[in-house]
Amino acid sequence: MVRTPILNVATVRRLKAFAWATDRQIERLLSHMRLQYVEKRTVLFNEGVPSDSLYLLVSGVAKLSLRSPDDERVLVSLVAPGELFGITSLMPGMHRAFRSEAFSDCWVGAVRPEVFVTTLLDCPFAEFSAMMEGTVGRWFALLYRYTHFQSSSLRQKLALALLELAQKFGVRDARGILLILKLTHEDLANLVGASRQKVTEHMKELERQQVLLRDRRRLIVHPDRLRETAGLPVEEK
Amino acid sequence: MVRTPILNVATVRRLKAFAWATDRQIERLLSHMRLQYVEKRTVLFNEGVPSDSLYLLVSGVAKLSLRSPDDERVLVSLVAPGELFGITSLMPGMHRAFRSEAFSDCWVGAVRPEVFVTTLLDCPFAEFSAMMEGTVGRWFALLYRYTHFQSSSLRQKLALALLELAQKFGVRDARGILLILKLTHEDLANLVGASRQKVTEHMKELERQQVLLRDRRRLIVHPDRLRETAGLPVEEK
DNA sequence: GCTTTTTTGTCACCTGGGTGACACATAAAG
DNA sequence: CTTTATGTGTCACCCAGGTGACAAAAAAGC
Repeated sequence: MVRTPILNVATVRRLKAFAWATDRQIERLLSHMRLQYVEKRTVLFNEGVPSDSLYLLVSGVAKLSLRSPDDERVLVSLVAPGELFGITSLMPGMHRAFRSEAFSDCWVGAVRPEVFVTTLLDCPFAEFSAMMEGTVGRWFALLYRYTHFQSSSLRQKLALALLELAQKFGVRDARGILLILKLTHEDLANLVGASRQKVTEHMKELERQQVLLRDRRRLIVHPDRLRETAGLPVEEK
Repeated sequence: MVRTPILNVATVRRLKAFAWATDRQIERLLSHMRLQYVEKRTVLFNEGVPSDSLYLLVSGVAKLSLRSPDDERVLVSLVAPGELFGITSLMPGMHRAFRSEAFSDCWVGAVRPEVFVTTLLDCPFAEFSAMMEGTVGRWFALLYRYTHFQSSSLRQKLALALLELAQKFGVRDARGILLILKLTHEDLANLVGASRQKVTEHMKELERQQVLLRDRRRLIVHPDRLRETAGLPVEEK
């Protein structure tokens, strides 16, 4: 077995975590933190599961990853000592966006997000949480899209982008979801990082496959089929 | 000229903005909000400038974009009515990550972030702000990297990823910045979404160009040269 | 309505990066 | 000190997607 590290105010300061907090706050926080040893390659949480803990990496390196459509693992980020991770737990009812596993042997501290917020901020968790969702929640959706872009084909990227647009700008329609936006192929190309020409080709193709249709310059999309061509599990978020 | 929209509690509710707030809070917030008309294509703020306002899109469509190394515009996101944007203003001293401009004619409400936070959360702005930075700040760095990946070559992506790693895991060394991590080329490949073989090739190439060097299985990088090969303005964040 | 400008559709051609394969080097494990 | 496993370096070959060019179709101006 490995020697358990001592986790006190001095250690936390050295890690440069919670730099803004007072000693009293940190002490109180630490008294609620469960310290655990995580062996290399062990999964701490998986993408998609409910998130009920916030983690502080005390030592070692942690890894955030996600499974891409074609079943490859995308390494999203490596977490350094002193960093907080598992931040989805700060937003109400949000599920884990990434899998987290130990990249090397790690010591990790876990706290309930309510304790974290009320200890460091003295404001009700529910309010803080709603605020987070209303402000940075959208950023999260963006990060989600971009991480999934990694290792997707142009067709999948297009589907992913159109899904996001449908959520934001879509209204229900007899034939599917109508996007109340006049987007040129060039706009779409800039959105997915591709050339206009290839976007045109793929859009034609998607029309042919009935994934979407066009009424003059308005798009009507079929979310389920889009999700399918994006390679997403049918039914999500 | 265009008719100024009425912005009251009912309108805000219809926009589904601040769903968690009380009527009183929204009223108070609105009394501090400057409503402005922004004509299509007008730039509201540019990337890199200090961020001192938070915006609510009341009507129209706004656009977030960034300039890539090779001077193309990457369309990061389209903002729908009811969404908040310009969220960097919630983190202390943070500069705008993206340019924002009107995608169509828009009505936009602007508030000072301090007013926003103290009105809706009743907690000092400085504390909230520090908390945001400590929690979602890292996510932001990720989003930054991924948006810049769009429209970068593999070599640029590698440089970008190594820069991020250097910030997190680097210690100063006589020859540059030493990464205290044993990373395989496969890890790097997963990080930038490329094949192991090509990563090997580019790493060799970067070594040859003295952008980095290897001491056994440890990397020593030269941040300025990395920044250069990443196509970033030399000196940033 | 007609004219001008902006989009769309489709080519043919080029290139960066993916794939598989295999030798070589370096670390772990015994 | 060997053996075995895990990384690294380098091929030759292929393909998705980029580029340029241009005609047809839609919009926007007038």
